[in-house]
Amino acid sequence: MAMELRPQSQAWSIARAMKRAVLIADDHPLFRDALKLAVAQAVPGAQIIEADSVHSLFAALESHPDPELLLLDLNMPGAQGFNALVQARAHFPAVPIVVISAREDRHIMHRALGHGAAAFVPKSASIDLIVGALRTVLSGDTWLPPSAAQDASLTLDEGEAEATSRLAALTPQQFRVLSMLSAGLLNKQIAAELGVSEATVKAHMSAVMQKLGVSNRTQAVLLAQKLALDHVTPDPAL
Amino acid sequence: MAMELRPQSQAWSIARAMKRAVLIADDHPLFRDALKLAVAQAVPGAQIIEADSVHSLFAALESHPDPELLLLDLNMPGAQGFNALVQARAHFPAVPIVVISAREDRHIMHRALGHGAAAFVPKSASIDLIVGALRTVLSGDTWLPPSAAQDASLTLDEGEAEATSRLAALTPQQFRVLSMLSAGLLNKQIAAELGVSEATVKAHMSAVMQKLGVSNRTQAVLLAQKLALDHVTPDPAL
DNA sequence: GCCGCTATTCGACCAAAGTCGAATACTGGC
DNA sequence: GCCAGTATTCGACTTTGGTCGAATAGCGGC
Repeated sequence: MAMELRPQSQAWSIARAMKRAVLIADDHPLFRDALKLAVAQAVPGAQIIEADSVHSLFAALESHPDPELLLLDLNMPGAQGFNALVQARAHFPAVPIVVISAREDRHIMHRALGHGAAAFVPKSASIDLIVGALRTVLSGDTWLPPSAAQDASLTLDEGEAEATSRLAALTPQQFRVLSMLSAGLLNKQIAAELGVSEATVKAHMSAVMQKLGVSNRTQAVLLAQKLALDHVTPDPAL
Repeated sequence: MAMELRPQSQAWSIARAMKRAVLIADDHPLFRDALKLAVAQAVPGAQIIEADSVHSLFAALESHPDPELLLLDLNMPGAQGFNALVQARAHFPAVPIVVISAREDRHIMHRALGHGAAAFVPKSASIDLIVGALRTVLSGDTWLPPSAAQDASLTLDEGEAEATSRLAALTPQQFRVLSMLSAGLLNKQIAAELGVSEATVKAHMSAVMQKLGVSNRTQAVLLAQKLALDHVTPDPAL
């Protein structure tokens, strides 16, 4: 594939033929701006692509399938819990993902790493801290805030790990269908939203249920809920 | 408004004349025994009634509708989250409920009190501590372990409070139907379990959905999940 | 007792969900 | 180029879900 390089996109790094992209997915414009500053420092000259919803995030990933980094807010329109993270990891395993969230509990951070995030950055973090995190991730390591020591208890509980691996098997369209189902929509409404026939939605629904190992939509939402930010954990046995 | 005062002290003293009951609901027989010791100390001569599931708990409440105290484990067969607590409070508002759980996070404790519990006792507590908690509750106060100061932030988040008041309006049978729905069962299976026709289950389901303000079973499940032990909270706005 | 209220039950009817088989299109591997 | 596998789409048919109207039973108030 021959490349015609636009002179304008000529980077100072000759070794890197194309300018690499960094995706920032956050529904808060102001916060995206702040993140852009951090990215500019950590990855000089990066092409920054923005998304403000799960939908636009995956659209961006389609057109730029191999970004250098993805900064992902856990709480965007269309996202429930670790849903988008799991899906992104499943379809773009090569992309390191830095999870951004206003939540700061250690449990959430460890679950994020358990779901394949390369780092977890609280929204309260300083620019310098974020830059440090991005650089650490770009060098191939994982990163957590100093407050949350990167201890051993990184294992997800059994039900959540199970749910994750099953959800990772969904195709993009199936994933969208499940997301809308988890919002309580009817097949008819999902069909209208996606611009396809109701029969198609039903076919996707059948595929989703089969991949999740359940037999009706109620059980499907129950399983999807296990990836919610706070999920149902059984009372630990005494 | 004009008062027809029902002299509560009188009712109380009359009731005191008979042996009062204390209900212990926990699916762990050994732990029930330990709780019995505590109850015997805090309420000498109390008649102790045991339940090992949500179903048997409400059966016991039917036959002893006015116990002096209810000790309720959050994690019994048939219970999901604060479900049983909310239902018990709604139908037997006069009964003070002491919630028992292996979970110890402050958040859970405050949510329990927010749902109308009189006290929250961690399973790790000593007998003496439990006895103290029971006595405090019997004197009309609420109680939390010393580790979780009884601070002001007792308010449930909006969605959960809404869900609670709606769930409190359900009749016992409707509550059972919703519980089984939340376990992913079909109407047909629920009907078999309850020993009624499928048409009856559908009628209950319609009533449940109307009371919850939703239009299909998927949304009903989603709403019921808000009372899960760990529930989905929106990322706090920055 | 009598009345109104609610909980529970059910059958018949219409709407939504789910299954099956199949067509089209795209992507890698040979 | 050709083939195999998969993603996406759809229509026809069966099963499940949900509404409506209605009957029965129990409970508390007057």
